[in-house]
Parts: sequence; C-alpha cells; structure tokens
Amino acid sequence: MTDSLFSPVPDPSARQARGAGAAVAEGLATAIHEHRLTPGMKLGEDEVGAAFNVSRTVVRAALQTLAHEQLVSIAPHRGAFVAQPDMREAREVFEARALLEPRTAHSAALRATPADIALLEAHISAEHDALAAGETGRALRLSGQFHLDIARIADQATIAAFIANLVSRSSLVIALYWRRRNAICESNAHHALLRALADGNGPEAEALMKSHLVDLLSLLDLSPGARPARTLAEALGKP
Amino acid sequence: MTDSLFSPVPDPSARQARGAGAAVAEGLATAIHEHRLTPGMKLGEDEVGAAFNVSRTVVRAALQTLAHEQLVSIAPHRGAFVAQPDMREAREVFEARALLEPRTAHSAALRATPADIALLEAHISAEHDALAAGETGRALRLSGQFHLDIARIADQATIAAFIANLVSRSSLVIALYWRRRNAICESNAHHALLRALADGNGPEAEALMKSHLVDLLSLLDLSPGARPARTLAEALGKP
DNA sequence: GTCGCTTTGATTGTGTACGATTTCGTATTC
DNA sequence: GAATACGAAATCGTACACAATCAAAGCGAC
Repeated sequence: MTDSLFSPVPDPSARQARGAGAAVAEGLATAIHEHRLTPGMKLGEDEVGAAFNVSRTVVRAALQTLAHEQLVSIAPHRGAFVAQPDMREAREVFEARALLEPRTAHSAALRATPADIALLEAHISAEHDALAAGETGRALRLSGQFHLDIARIADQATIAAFIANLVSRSSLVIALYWRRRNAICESNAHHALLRALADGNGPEAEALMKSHLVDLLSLLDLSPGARPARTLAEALGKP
Repeated sequence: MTDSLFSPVPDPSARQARGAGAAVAEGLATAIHEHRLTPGMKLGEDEVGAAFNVSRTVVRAALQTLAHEQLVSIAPHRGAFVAQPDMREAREVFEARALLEPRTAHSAALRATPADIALLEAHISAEHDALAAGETGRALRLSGQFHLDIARIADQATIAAFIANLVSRSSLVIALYWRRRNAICESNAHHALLRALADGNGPEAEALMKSHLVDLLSLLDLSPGARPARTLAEALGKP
C-alpha cells in the first residue's frame, strides 16, 4: 500500500551524501510537499523501511532529520507522524516568511543573472504544466521551489535555509487550512515577480513578494472556531 | 580526559524528553556555547559515548541533532567535528540576526511583563557575576541566553527558533573571529536594552538591538586575509 | 449496558556486532 | 633523501536483537 506512494521517487540521484538516510528523508519530504502524505499520517519505522528497502536504523535517522525540519513530529514511544501545525504556528510561519522573503527578493533582483532567470522561467513553466495536467501536488511543490530558488539567487545561504524550512512547513499549513481546494491558479504573482527580477527592479520585487505572501495568508482559514484539523477524518477516511 | 569536560553538566534535569539523546545534545551544546569545545575539535562517537555513559546509537542521534543546528559538521566516514564557520557564514549569521532580532525586540518591548523583566535582570546579573569570576565561557553563554529570552518574550516561537540557531552559531563565530580576547564587557548594551524593554518602548528597543548587533559584528575580524581559523593551533595547544 | 482493570500485542528505544571506508605508519623504490 | 605504494589500525555506516513502553483488546464488576 505504501509502496505505491514511495516507489516512483522523483529524483533518485538527488543526494547520496551521508548514506541512504538522506535519500529516504528526501523521498519522504517530497511526498509531504506533494501532499501525498497528509498531516497526521503515521510513519511507522518498519513501514517506511519496507517502502524504501532500508533498515530501521536509516529510517530513524531520516525521521529525525524531518523532525528537525518540523515536517514530522515524533511522539515518544508512539512513533512519527506527519506534523500538524496548529493555527498559531501556521500564522507564525507566514509571518516569518513575510519578514524574510521580501528583502530576499530584493537582493535576488539585484543579483539575478540571465541563467537564473531562465531557471525560474523553467520552474514556472513546469508548474503550469503540472497544474494543467491535474497534478496539483507537483504544482504545489514546484511553487515552493520557485520561492526557494529566489532565496538561493539572493546568495544568502543562512537565510535561504530558513526560507527552505518555512516553505516546507507552508506545504503542511496549506494542506490543513486551505480554503478553496481547487483554485491554486495564482501563478500570476510568480509571473510578475519573475518580471521584476529579470528587470533587476529590487523595490518592486520586494513589494510584489510581500503582497504575494499576504495574499497567500489571506487564503488560509485561520478563524478561531475553525475545525481542529482533519485528524480523524483523514486517518479514518483513508484506509 | 574528555570526562573532565562533560561531567559537570550545568543542567542535568534539562530535558530527558526523547530519551537520553537530547541530554547528550544539550550537554555538548552548552559545552560548545561555553567555548569548552572549540571549533575543529573532533567528537568521536566512542569518545563522546564514554563521556556520557551512553552507547554510540544515542551519541549518533545527538550529533545529528547538532549537525542540523550547524554546531557540528559531519564528514562522511571521517567523524563529527565542532563546526568551523567560514568568514562568509560568519557574516551571514550576523546579518540574519540584524534582520530578525531588532523587530523581535520591538515586539518583546510591547509584550514584556514584570516577570519577564525580572528574569532578564537575573540573567544580566548572572552574566555579570560570571564575568567577574573570570568564567568567560559561562558569561558568553548567558549573554546568548539573554538574546534568546527576548525572542521568547516576543511570543513568536518560529522566529525564536531561528534566533536560537543563530545565537548558537554566533558562539562559534566569536570563538573563531573575535578580535580582542579579554574585553567582552559590553554588557552596557544589554542594560540599555533591558531599560527600553521595561519601559515598553518598542522603537528604542529595536534601535538599540540593531546597534548592538552592528557593534558585535564590528568587533569581529573578518578581513579577507585573516587567519584560516586556528584549527591546528587549538587542537595542538590544548592537551 | 457501561465503566474500569488486566492482559496482550505491537512499536519504539537502546545496545551490540559486522562490514565498508578512510587514514596513518612503514617499507620500498627512484 | 624524497616520494610513492602498501598494509594495518581505527572509525564510521548499517543491520540486527533485546528490552522498555504504550495502545488497544478482553474480561469482569457494578
């Protein structure tokens, strides 16, 4: 059952650094980013190990890695689960992004080379294609990659790492608190951002990024009386 | 030999959550923060395990935790070493702090309760005492704790976690690139900050924090032709 | 029929053993 | 005499096995 989830690993040659543990972590992370693993799902060590054909030792390392990125939460003697950020954490994640990413976009606009622009264009195009093909999971992951690449262009590895963490967690937040399921077609913002970056227009890139993130936050349902997440609905509705 | 380094763990009841691994990580982290473990030192798994009376399994988990916080760097098949951030990373760490902490101080000033102020006062006092007693390591760690507590008062757990990471790494940067060894007596800045926080003066707290961080950065020796760190000098001069 | 306790099952936490890889010391050769 | 190649020791990476712990099922009492 879980084999079908993990076997088509998108990038098998991603990193083999530090053994196979990183590969497992990468596979699980992309599965989470693509919403094939939804918040609250249990990640049993034997189960994951069987899916990746590795032993529990390496699975444990991978889960710990993901726990440090706060993509999974480990309950002592209970196991690892895909994290379920509460509304407070959800708000904080986007607030932190609103604090970090605009200035990063500004820097990126001043440093972007034609090669960078081409890479971003390819990303947007791939995202569009995935969306057209109905693969909303892939589209969502590529959308995150877009933000991540901007941070990388800004050439601030430390802040880029923070943004990578926040983007990952945003995927969980979206899975839990997204309002309208089907409409993720706000790639206009990405197009506008790309234009500002290509023009080297720092202030505009900064403003566009800020408004983009505000828009994203406004599309979340963080009303105080909202559902306490679909913990049981998901856990019981799936198998 | 290493037993003498680790046995007097400052806070044995810190967290026993998630087994003993967290305790080992905490012990190593405080040792690094207090500059008792200096950048470049090797952290052999058996060695650390013997020091804490735990097996390699838990040591490995602890080292991986610290590696994710970038306090130690793990070289495949070589072992774990206390991280040696290069000058670029050193600059980035303080740039990131300058981006995050001022606004956090602003928020903290608006939310600080009398109990919070008392806690900060106690921290400053303890730092002063440690400095007077010649325990520069302890003083340095407490100085970091001061910044961390401000972030906690601001009630932004996500950003506070980032700041905690940056403060930790700052300790490594200071160990490597500090200019004048003996003069760390700039606790005046902390006093002024405390005053602004107690008065609930957000803008002043923000400005003070910013200038404080700029001062700290200016006290580092990040000239391009500086020494390539004291890797061997420290490793050979200590024992 | 429902609540509480006990037992059983499964899963995680930890320790240990074996294999792979690197490194350091030594001997050999140019 | 210096550089290189080889061998041995040490260390890390992974797998497996046992013990501790928790959750749920089974049973009994109210």
